[in-house]
Amino acid sequence: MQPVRTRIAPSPTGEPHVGTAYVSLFNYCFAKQQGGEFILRIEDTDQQRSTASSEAKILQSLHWLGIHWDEGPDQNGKYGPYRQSERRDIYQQHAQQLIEQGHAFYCFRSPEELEKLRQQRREQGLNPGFKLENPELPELEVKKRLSEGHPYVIRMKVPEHGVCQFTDLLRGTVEIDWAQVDMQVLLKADGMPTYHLANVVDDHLMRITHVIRGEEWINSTPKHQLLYEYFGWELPVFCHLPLLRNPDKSKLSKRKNPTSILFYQRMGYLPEALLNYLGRMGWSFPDEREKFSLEEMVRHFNINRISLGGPIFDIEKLKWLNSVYIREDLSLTDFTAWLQEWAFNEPYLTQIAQLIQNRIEVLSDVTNQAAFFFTGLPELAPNNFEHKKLKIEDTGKILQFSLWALESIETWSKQNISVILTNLAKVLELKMKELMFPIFIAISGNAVAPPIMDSMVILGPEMSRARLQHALTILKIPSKKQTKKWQNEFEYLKQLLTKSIPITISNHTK
RNA sequence: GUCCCCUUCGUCUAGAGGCCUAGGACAUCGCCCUUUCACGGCGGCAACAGGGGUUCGAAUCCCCUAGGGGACGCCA
Repeated sequence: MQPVRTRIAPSPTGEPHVGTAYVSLFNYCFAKQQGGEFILRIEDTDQQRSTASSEAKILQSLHWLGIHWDEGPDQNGKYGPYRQSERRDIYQQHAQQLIEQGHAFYCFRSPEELEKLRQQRREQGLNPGFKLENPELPELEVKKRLSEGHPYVIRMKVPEHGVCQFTDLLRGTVEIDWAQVDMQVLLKADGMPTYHLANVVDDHLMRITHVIRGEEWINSTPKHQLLYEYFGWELPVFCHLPLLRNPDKSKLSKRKNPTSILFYQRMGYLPEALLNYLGRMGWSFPDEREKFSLEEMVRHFNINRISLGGPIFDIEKLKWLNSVYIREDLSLTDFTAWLQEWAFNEPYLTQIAQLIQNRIEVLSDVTNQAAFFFTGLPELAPNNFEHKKLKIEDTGKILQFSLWALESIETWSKQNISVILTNLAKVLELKMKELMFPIFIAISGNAVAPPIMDSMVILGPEMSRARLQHALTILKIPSKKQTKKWQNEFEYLKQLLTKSIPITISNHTK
């Protein structure tokens, strides 16, 4: 019997997501419960959006939570490298093999052509994914185009008729019509594999026995299973976990909720509490206890106890659980140490001291000036944002645009924040003073505070972004209509920004 | 639009045909403890989405409907 091996395969684009921690936790518990191994693999095949800083943050925050892996980019193992960008040749060879065996083909279609095909299929009431009866060019033509250096992708062939059946550990047999499955791109024009190829190849080469992942992958499982068959490999067990949800039941997203693990860290949640809370999402301890350690969860883990309804990530209950940990698990000494580490450490205090030294008369003024450095999200009401020159829509726009731009910033520095905000003022044709007002309130919650850009640097990216987002929530902005309306202006801002600082902005208004 | 998954209190969940008058936790409300607040204790409100079957018996099995979510990218 082979040893159980599971993995988490995050892509390093953006902030470390609680959903990643969630799926990691279940993979970890499943493997460890059976004396198996848990692997971390970085899926950085999207060269546009993957960043080293994001990867570092993911590793750091999972470790912070207490989830450790047996093999990974920072942990040698015999199936490495564990970063997909370093495995390019492997995927190319495998793609080539599929071509030779007639399971895949070269595709030279332009984005415009593909868009047209999608449109047609939609009009026919079909699933719009790429699918044609004869997708291949004649061999000679293919050779010609390849030798001429035309850009191409490699797509997999997929049966046109019949039904694909696969087994999900929790759901049993799932049936999907092959007609619904598109001819997935396996190798992109830049020579990098897509998720589907890289994932299957790596899971096999890394001896993954159980693929435990989010529910959003169910529909592409037929493709994965088919690839295993093409390669003649033994199938892993597939298991799809329910998706964490926002309070409105949509898939948990940073637009509606703080989703960065770093945010929860910055807010002062204890890692044990957060992990425990995630363990209560869709899973329950056999004796129904609410509080348990990772070690206890591992010992009593039974994957069949997972319930399939997507659980809402309820911050109120998380807070309660955290309070239990603070009360019951920390000695006074521990607790004091946590406080110090959290925000009463010398480096943090020094930064704040620097800002307020000239602004206070007696030491006790510190709270008037600097309390917001020690709060979570400030208490705000819509009327806090009233301003004689700014309409409510302007305020919303300022907050939303700065949030969008600030989200994509790679290095959190005063310099970069300043570039973003001055460009934003230009785009919105506002005086700097006017532009800063809503940001000031959102960040400090107060009209009296030290310089706001410096404050944002000290508060850090997670807390600053969370406060802007929080302000937008308070103001109930933006509506879908507004988001659409703002798109052009934001495109313009993007252009200005990409010229001046390193930034990776994805399409927010999609 | 096409397909897939899901459905127990507001929220997280227990429940594998009789133990269910559906249990626990968060939130909420009330009372007690208490110089305040918190903690703690006690209690209240509150759910099997609807309709058909199967069965002596259904929250539990099957079917339909409805609702929710997801997928449909050279993103993962």
